[in-house]
Amino acid sequence: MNDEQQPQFESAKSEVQRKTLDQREQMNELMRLRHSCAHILATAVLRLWPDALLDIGPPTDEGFYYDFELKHRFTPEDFPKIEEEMRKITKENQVFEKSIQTRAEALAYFEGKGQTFKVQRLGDIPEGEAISFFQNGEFVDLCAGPHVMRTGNVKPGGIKLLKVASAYFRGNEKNPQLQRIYGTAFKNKEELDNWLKMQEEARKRDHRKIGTEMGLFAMDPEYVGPGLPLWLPKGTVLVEELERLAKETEFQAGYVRVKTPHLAKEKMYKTSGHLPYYAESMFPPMEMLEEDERQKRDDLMERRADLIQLAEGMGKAISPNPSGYTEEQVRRDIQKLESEITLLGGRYYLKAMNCPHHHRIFAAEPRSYRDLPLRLAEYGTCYRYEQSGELFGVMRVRSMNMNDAHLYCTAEQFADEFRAVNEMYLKYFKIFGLDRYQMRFSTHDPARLGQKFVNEPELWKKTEDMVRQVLIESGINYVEVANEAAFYGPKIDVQVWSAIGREFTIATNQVDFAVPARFGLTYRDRDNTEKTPLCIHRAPLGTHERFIGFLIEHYAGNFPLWLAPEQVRVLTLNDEAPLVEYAKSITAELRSQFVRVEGDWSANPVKAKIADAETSKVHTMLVVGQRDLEAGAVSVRLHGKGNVGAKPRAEVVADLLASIRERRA
RNA sequence: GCCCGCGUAGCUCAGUUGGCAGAGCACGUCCUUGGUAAGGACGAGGUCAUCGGUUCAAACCCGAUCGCGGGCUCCA
Repeated sequence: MNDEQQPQFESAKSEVQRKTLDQREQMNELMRLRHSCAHILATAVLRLWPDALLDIGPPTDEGFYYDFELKHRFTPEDFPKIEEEMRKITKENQVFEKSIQTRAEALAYFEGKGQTFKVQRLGDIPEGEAISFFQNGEFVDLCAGPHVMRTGNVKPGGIKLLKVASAYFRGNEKNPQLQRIYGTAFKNKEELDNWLKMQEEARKRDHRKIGTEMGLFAMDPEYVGPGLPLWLPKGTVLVEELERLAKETEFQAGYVRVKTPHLAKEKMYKTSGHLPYYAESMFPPMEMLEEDERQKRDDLMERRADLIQLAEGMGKAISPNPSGYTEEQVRRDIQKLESEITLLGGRYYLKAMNCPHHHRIFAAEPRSYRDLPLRLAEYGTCYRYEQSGELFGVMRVRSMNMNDAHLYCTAEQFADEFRAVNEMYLKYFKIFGLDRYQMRFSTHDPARLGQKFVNEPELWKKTEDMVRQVLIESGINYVEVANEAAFYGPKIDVQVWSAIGREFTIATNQVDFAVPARFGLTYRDRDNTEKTPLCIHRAPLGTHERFIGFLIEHYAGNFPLWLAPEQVRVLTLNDEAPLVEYAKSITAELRSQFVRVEGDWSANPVKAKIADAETSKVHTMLVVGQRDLEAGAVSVRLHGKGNVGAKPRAEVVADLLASIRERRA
């Protein structure tokens, strides 16, 4: 980001985030406190287990941690003992003293103590940078700070150790795993208690818990498989309501809908570039060849492997090849073999993304600039073989319905299209009452062109500039992070915060200037030349799975009327015939208007019927008795809000229909 | 995939030192006829994740596998 853009960026950002300097200062204060707590934790652990090896202990958004290696396996039973030692250290009111050491001094210190991880960390500090230490009491740590002045600034009641987990040294799965103790710290006990209460609320809202309680989805790892959710009837209502919202919104925005198969031949993913780089995250291929064809293919592949080896040898050879078989010829032969292999086909992959199928739809008919922008939308099911440890309820799954669309446009149309996509995001946020969000703009790293990112330096610059320009002009709250783009173009991930302040990455919006070319997609331009379109991938509602998981937590399962699986339940005071007739006529009327209504005219006591409807989180209960029957009225009770009194039947029906139609919050 | 923890009825969970498999909710049948969060009785429901081992005896101890959870790593 250059200097001219800086002020605009700042103002756009601060407008949405509304974070005052005072708040920033407070945050820094909290970070200092937590960082100091990490040191106090390490001090305490070393007192209790003097042979512990230390790695690092930074503050986090939620608290702090410190990584250790030692024989003793930490368990939560150790926490009271460690916490007590930590409190003792705060009472000792040790001063945090900073000192600068030479590299040699630092090295000698840690080597003398056998702190091998610290020695390695020391090696990470670039030459010429100051090597700073902080000491409190007997504990000395390699640390850039900052800290509070004294351990006494940490209030003993404001500290709590939370959990023990493991973490790889330097976050690399090839490195040894250390034991990480997580804790949190606040200015005082009251703030800590508030935070703990919040955590408790989050546990209550856990989408896995509510999903089971409300009968939204089920997991069947034994018969169906891990990460492959089954949507139960009530959950399917959510899926279909979201889909309807997307279809209506996209229709109004000029999208057209398409439908594509769940699998495709190997050639598809070779062309898209996903194979072999992402093969690991895809389900393994289905082999469709008969025995003799497979033999033929294996022979071809063997010949290809030989030629590749030969080509590599020729590439390295200094003197010319006496046989006259040039490297170029070898390369051509390899390509010939490859097309023979793909022609044989035989391998099918479940799709891990919809883009290639949509690209083939683009290619299915000749395109003119008059057809652009072409906006292809589909709620397509994708399959990704996520690592077992990554699965998480319906938030991270192996089969997912993506609210996907691909927008093919010219470079001139790009900015408008991109802006319209952003506006669609904002529209959705409003419907769901998401007032806190942030867009994360991921750009490429010029140093890794040709490896992680397609080697198109000019297109990268051009598209990134366009995206940045739109973000700034729209006044959208965003941050820019380098080196996290997709391999085919810059991307935007949308982070939203649920009603209880938890952060989720919910949507994605990506620019693709590489893959359309790989598929040879073109349109005929005004000047009668063939041009390659730009492509925008966008999924404002992400996947059904993750978005519904998020909504469950956001609403704590208390969905607005238009989304509620059971919108209305009619309850009778008794099971006498005239009353039941009246109740049935109300349900029939609502049902004919496509309201999801159920009736309960059993002889059970009305209190029990209400309790049952409340625990099922039915949005609106209509209680009818003799009084209502005579007056042509219904008594309305709202979930969680109680009785709101009797109203004329026609008025209540009209209200319900309007609330649903307008998707009121 | 890696480290640690956990798998008992549809759900939430008891189950003592290894000695007959339990409760509440939900479900079914019957009774109960009532005005805004729970009326009563009875009943059904289990290969204690799976496989193997130790033991006179295993839900309990040991091992493996599968699954789930907390993290790490990853997320086109």
